[in-house]
Amino acid sequence: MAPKTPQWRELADQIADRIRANEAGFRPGDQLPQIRELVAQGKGSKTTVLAAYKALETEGLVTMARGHGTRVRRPAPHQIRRHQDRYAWEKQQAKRPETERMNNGVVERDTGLGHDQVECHTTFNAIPADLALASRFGVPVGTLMLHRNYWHSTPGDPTALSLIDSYLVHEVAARNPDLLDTSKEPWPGGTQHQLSTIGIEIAEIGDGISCRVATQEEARRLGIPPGSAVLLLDKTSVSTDGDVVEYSHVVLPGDRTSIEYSVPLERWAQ
Amino acid sequence: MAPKTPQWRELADQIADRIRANEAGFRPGDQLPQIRELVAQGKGSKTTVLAAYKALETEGLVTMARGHGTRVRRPAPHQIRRHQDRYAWEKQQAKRPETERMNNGVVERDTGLGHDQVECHTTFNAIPADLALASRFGVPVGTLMLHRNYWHSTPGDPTALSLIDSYLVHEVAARNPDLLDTSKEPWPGGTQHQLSTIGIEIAEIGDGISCRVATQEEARRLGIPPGSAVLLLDKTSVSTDGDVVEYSHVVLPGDRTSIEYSVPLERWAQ
DNA sequence: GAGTGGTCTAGACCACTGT
DNA sequence: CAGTGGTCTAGACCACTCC
Repeated sequence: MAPKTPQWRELADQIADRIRANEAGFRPGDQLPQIRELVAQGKGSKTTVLAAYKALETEGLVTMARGHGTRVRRPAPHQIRRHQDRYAWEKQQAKRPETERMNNGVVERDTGLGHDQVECHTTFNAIPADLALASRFGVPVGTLMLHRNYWHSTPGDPTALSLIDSYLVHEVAARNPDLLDTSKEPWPGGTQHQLSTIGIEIAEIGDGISCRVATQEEARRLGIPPGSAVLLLDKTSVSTDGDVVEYSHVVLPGDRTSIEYSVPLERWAQ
Repeated sequence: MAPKTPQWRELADQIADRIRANEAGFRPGDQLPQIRELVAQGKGSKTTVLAAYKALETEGLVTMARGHGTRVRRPAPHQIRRHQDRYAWEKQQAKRPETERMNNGVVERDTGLGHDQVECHTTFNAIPADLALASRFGVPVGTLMLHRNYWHSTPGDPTALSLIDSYLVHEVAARNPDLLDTSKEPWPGGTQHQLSTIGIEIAEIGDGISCRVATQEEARRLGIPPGSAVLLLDKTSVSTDGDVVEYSHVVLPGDRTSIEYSVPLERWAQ
């Protein structure tokens, strides 16, 4: 009846306990015994020891790098995103003068970094809407969409804070030619400001949240352990006319992100 | 000519493509070639082929079971949780007569199942509050808390829909002795009704959402692939007096859950 | 008991990091 | 080039499922 735990699991748990106990040699930044050493100590074959270390890596406790050893991971600073505040703030900012918007993007607000400490990398292209996209926007399949892929980072660090794919109906975006111009990025003031230049006001934003394990590519770009989890955010902006005018798909590092909402409830009748 | 992508990745991608293309022999429920067979075909050693299959399992494309083979997974029905509606509905239900509450729990509402098709398993115990719990509730560390662990399932299927740990201040819960009585579970009407019996009305619920890879235990109990992702929901209920009166930690299967919110925005001044 | 995945070993060789 | 993780092999043996 006792579920037999494999040797690699036992070794991983044993090391995990010592890390959690903050034992000497098992503190953040410390290098753990190398694989060959544990093999020599009879903890198992190379495959077994490696499996244990891999498990700890996926669980976010250690980092592994060729030539650099296996080290205890420094806990990543946790980022809390309060979307209700965030979206309302972004809407207010959109109507502020450019000088104010310049130094206060939503990314700067999230991270507490200055304007010059955030880099934005963007790629634009135009694609026809597939079924999923078309039904989201309520347009015919094949409608030309403006697809913008972007991510933010701090200078000198290739780690992305999030990976974003944003979609607009191309014809709508084209009302302001600057929206199609990559060289104009980063656009001070965010998407809500951009839309305001073509007379669109956002009345409501719908958030859908799910998760899955990161692809190797995502793990590399977000600087998270291979095989760890990412949060997926589907954000749909609806205009005051009731049209879906923007849709973003955001990939967030699971180990350092949480999203918060507050749900007020109506009082019971007295 | 060492390939940049490992052999096991290449094999996994190759099979994944054939599954996504819905090729014959790669449809949901179909048994994939067994490991020994692929080894014989020269796709690699057993370790290599197993690694490829394991990757596909983690990615949710296949299931593996000893003696049963590796099979293409049937896509799990996706469950969308709209918490703003859900919490408001639950609050309304709390004031309805018992006969109505009996057959309409929030779980039945989510799943569309009848009252008799949902089983609830509960464990109660009393524990002293640790620092995290105490600061959440604004009580001194060591305050006695009622801890209830429960999960729901359908009869004959040991798979849990979610894993829930709920906490109440013990002294508060004890005002209604039935709340401490395991034999009274399942309680028709949910937590908001339970709290209403001791004169507490919920004014606001705070949701915090994050994610990580499932533990082996969680994967087993939720019926999700080992190494896949789970959504974590931290739910905090605040009474009309402004006190935190209940806190739940919910583990949800990442491959079949998404959570949705709607954020209305104030209009710009005309 | 046949079928099939899971764990483990011992060792070769590859690929990246940092001195 | 030394250090250290990553991939791969060939094969033994274990554990679970289904007939």
